[in-house]
Amino acid sequence: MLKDGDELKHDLSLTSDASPTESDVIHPSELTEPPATSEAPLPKNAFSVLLSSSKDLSKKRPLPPSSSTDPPDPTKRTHPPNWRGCLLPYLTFPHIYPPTTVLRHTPSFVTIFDAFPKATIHLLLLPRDPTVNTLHPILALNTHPSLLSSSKSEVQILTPLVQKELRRRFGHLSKTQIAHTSSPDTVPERIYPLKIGIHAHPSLTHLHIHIITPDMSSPSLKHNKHYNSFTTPFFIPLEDFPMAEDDYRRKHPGRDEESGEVYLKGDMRCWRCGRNFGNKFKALKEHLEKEKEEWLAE
Amino acid sequence: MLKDGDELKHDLSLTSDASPTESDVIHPSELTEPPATSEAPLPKNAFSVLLSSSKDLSKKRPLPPSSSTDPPDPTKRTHPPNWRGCLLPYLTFPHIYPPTTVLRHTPSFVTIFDAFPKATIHLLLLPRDPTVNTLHPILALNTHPSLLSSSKSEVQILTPLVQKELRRRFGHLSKTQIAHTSSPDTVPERIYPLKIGIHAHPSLTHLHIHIITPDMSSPSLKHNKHYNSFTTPFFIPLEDFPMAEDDYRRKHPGRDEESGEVYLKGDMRCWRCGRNFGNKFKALKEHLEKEKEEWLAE
DNA sequence: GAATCATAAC
DNA sequence: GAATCATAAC
Ligand SMILES: Nc1ncnc2c1ncn2[C@@H]1O[C@H](COP(=O)(O)O)[C@@H](O)[C@H]1O
Ligand SMILES: Nc1ncnc2c1ncn2[C@@H]1O[C@H](COP(=O)(O)O)[C@@H](O)[C@H]1O
Ligand SMILES: [Zn+2]
Ligand SMILES: [Zn+2]
Repeated sequence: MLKDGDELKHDLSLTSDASPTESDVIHPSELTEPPATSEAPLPKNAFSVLLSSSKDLSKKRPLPPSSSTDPPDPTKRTHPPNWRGCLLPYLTFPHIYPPTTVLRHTPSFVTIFDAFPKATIHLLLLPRDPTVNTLHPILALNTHPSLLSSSKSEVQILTPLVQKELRRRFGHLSKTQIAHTSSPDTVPERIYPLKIGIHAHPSLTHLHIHIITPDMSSPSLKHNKHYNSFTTPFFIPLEDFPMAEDDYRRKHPGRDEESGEVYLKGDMRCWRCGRNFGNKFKALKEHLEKEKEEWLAE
Repeated sequence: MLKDGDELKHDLSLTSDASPTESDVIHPSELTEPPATSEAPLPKNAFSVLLSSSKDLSKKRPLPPSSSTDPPDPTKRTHPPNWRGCLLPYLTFPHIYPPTTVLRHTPSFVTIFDAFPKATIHLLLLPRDPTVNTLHPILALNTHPSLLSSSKSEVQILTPLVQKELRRRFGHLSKTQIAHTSSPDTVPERIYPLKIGIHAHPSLTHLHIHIITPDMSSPSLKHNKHYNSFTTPFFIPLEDFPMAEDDYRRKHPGRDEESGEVYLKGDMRCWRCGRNFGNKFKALKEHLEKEKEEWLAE
């Protein structure tokens, strides 16, 4: 798991091999969503669709500008049976989506807000190179060093944006961040841990790297497989690539195979205190809300 | 459907045949939950558990004071297989529950907050007379005039409490209520409609009369049968009692019989605009959020 | 009634 | 992947 604050961190201006397009950057003026204890009413900035699916909150995922040539909203059930390819429109036409859907795009990457976020912040980093982005992610990241290094570089641009957004929304609840505000010279800013990695057996075709807060507290988290896909070895941190030659995960056990299914169907354990909830999903959800609150207060 | 503002309305002090116990009345000082555009953080008053199930929001339904002789929390899965009798503890020991669970109790009635509210406000009025409160509600209300009249009287106590709570939480969003605030002498206060009645075939043994706002917007509303049970003739308004001798509903068609199941399994139509959503439950939910907002703004 | 689990069809 | 529907077991 790649935590923010690692040694890879460097300045935003040094990162991109091509200038981000106009809508790539989150302007401070866009960050108008007020800090919230619970959820705030209608947010307006690029980090606004963070919690819960648009469907759950009736904050409809903004549609691309309507025109007969536009691709369909990838969220709507309008273009199955090709649902496995539903990330393709973001890769092909990133510019037509509002910043509440596409956070940032460069010639090499598109970063979107997950349409069914499984935690408070949940982004998907999509590599655009069509020669590698439909390979199995374990294979792709193990055998294409340039993909791996450019992905890690892009992550180093994204994590500070996420940190900033978390501090803006929740910093006032954080003991550390409050101490920092009082004594900026002696107390460093809070650094929130992030989980960054892939699923051992993704359902969607196009390579996507999850960037997600660890709280697992979101209305779109609806069953045990959702939870376990981020909290067991089914989740493979980006920092684990390239894998050792004998890493057992190179077999990329998937949900169709015994070893992958075992993770998804196993007992659920709290990410924070380790408590085993067995298959009691509702009880876990309730517990996760409390854990989130305590975690934010750290 | 019994709407507030009907001719039965009269003063609270005239209603009860026995003085409510100490915790029966909502004291204005308890109404500390701030008016909310979305949901407010941790409310404290008797009208606090209104929206969504405790499980959904991690606002745990308060347990009765723990002691070996206390009844179990009716919400917990601790005392099946007798789940059909889960309302009994409220009837037997109303005083042990906090006012966030039991809103009010008299010798004749206990009024609770529905543990899985299907709308913004959802109360259950429970008649306590054991000689009638386990009869089928259609039979009981048709054949026991004193049960019917006392229930209607208790409703006349409860509806002003609900009106007050709705105005407190949402009045600032209401065109009518805002106009009233500006011109109290010429514009009357907003009266929110309430649905008051029973299910044609209840699942729980003890007679309960639903008092519910019409919005059907709540996390605990989870499938089409939930929705249709309040928006089709499966829902029988209290004001329809006593029924005409030839009222077809005297047959009390239930979910086990064709006629009742037909209502629950039929297409879902928006309570406000009539739009038919077929079996598209998620689309309906999204729509209901918007309708609630517009409705509150009236 | 709620909740977990499985199954089509998209 | 999401969503609708059905089914035990409480
Ligand atoms: N149309 C969509 N737009 C954006 N994200 C999506 C869409 N459909 C599914 N997702 C997300 O994509 C991820 C796919 O999961 P996985 O293939 O297991 O890595 C999940 O987190 C989904 O919530
Ligand atoms: N333990 C409980 N405490 C309070 N309300 C409950 C409990 N269990 C179920 N309910 C509610 O009781 C109602 C029973 O529905 P019905 O029998 O169809 O009228 C539903 O609205 C449930 O949400
Ligand atoms: Zn925990
Ligand atoms: Zn409507």
